[in-house]
Amino acid sequence: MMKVEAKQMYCVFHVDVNSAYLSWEAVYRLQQGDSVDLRAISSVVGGNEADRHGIVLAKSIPAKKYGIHTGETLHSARQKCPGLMVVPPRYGLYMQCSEAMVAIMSQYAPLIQRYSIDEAFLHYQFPPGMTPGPEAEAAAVKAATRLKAQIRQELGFTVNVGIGPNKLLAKMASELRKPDQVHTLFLHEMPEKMWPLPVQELFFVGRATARKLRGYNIFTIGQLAATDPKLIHCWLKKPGLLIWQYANGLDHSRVTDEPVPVKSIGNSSTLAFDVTDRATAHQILLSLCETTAMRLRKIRRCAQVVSVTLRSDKLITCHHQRRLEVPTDVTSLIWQEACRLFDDIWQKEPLRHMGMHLSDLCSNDYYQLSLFHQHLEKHHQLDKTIDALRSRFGTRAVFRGCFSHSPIQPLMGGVLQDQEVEYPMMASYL
DNA sequence: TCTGGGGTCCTAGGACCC
DNA sequence: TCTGGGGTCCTAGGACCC
Repeated sequence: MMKVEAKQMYCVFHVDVNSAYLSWEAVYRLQQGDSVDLRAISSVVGGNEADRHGIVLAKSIPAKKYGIHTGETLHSARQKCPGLMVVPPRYGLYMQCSEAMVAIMSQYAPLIQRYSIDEAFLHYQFPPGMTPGPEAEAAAVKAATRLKAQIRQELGFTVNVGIGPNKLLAKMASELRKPDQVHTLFLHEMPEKMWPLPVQELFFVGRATARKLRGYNIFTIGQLAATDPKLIHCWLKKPGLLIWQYANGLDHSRVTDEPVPVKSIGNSSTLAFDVTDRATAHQILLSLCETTAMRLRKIRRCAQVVSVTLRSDKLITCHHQRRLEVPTDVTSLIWQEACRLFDDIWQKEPLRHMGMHLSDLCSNDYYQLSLFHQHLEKHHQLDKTIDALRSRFGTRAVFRGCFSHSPIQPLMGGVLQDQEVEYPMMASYL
C-alpha cells in the first residue's frame, strides 16, 4: 500500500515590530507635532537614571551603528555616542500600539498568537486548491507583504514578517534582515539562509550556551545541526536536544490563542537608594507584596510558595523561598512571610534591589469554602474592598498609612505604571 | 559595562521515606 | 550507622526569552 505523506496546508507568519518601543515613541511624537523622527537620529528609549533604572530599552538604527545594545547602561551608551537622544518609556502607549497591530493581523487570519508586546504569530492557511510548493509560498509572501504595508499605512510603524513552515523558522526568518522586510525560511532554504549563521543567532542559544558550543568547535547553526544529538545531549542535557532540533528546523509547537496558565508572578525593583535598615526593607517588601497580591487575586489564584530576592550594592544576588502551610492570596499574610524570609537571609549589607515572587499557584476556590477560618475573613474583606476601590478610582486611590510620609511608593514594581493613561489612537502620519 | 523587570524551564543536591 | 537503591519533595541557582 502506498503511504501518502500528509501535506501541510498552512504556514506560519511571525510579525516583529522593528525597534518596537522606539518606533512607537517616534510615531506618537510625530503625531503630537514633533518635527523630529526618533528613528532617523541616534536615539534610545531608556529608564530613569536618577532612580538607577538607567538602561537602554530600545535603540534606533542610527544608534545601533554606534554599537549601542539593548540592556546596556545609558552612561555607556552616551560614551559611545555623545549626542544621543534619550527619551523615557510610555508603556501604556506601547500596549495600545500592540493591540492595534494585532487587530490588523486578525483581518488576515482567525488564529493569532501573541508572543510578547511586539511579536505575534499568525496561522496562514494556503488559498483553497493550492498545494504546498512555490505557488503557495508566493501567495504567503504576497499576503505578508500586504499585512506589512497595511500596518505601516494605518499605524505608522514598520514590522518584519518571517514566513516558515513552523513557528521556529518563521521567527528565525523575521530576524534575517531589518527593517520593513518579508523573509521566508522554508525547509529547503535552511542550508542557504540559516545554517551559515553564527550559532548564537539560533533561538534559545544564549551567551552561555554559545560559549560552550564554541568550546566543542561548533560555531555555526549548520555545524550544530550536523552534530550527533547524543553528543549534544551529553554536553548540554535537555536544552541541548531542543537547540539541536531547532538547528534542523524541527518545531512541532502549534500556533494557539489559548491563554497560557500563569505559573508564577512577582515584582522586583532596583531602588533609588541603597537600603540599610530592616524597617525600610520591610516597608519595600509590603509595597512589592501589595502589587503582586493584587495581581494574584485578579487571576483568582492562591500562592503556595513565597520567595524573596535581594541584590546588594556589590551586585551579589541571593534568594530564599518557603512553602506556606496554607495557600493564600491575602496581602498581609504574604507580606508576613516575605519579612520572615528577608530576616532569615539579610546580612546587613546595603541593598540595591529587592524582589518578591509567588509560585506554585493553585485555585482560590478552596478559599471560598474555607471561611471557617474566621480570623481570615477580615483580611479577605479588606483586600476585596481595597481591590474594588483601586479598580474604580485608580491604583493610587488607596494606600496604607505607613506610606503617607515616606519616600517609598505604596505600590512598587510593575512596568505598566502608566497603564491607566489613555493615548489618542494611532492614525497614519504618512 | 556601574548592570531593569517580567517570566519559563531545567538541574543539582539535600532531606526524607520505604 | 563501615549501609543499597528508588522515589518524592524541596530549595537554590543558572540559562533562556521578551
